[in-house]
Amino acid sequence: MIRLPNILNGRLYCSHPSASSQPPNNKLFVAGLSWSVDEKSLNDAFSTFGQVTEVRIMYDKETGRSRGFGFVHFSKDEEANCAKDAMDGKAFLGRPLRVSFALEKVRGAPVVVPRLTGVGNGDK
DNA sequence: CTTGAGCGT
Repeated sequence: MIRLPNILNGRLYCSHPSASSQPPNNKLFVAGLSWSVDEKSLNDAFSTFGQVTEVRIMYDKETGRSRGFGFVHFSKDEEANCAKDAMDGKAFLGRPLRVSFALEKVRGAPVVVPRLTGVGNGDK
């Protein structure tokens, strides 16, 4: 029987004010996953510590298998810090889990291209 | 029946 901590009670049992080297983002980088782990498994595992808003696992576009790492978005940064401090270093599906804060890596983000309106010689 | 550090469209 799985006993879930009453996190919805507004009281996180893992609210440890541990000083983080990096600014706690609500985005967590989860690695060390097994090649058989799916998003729903991580969602169920990380939703135990907080409100998971997004779970993305990177899969290979050639073989279709999981790359072994993914990303978990939380509703609050404190929940992410809690889940990180709780699941980091722990074993998940037979493999040691490695959780850390995700970097601000965005490739598909639409960069605002400054349109040269009236700049320079708009004539001709 | 494959591998094992990492940072995403």
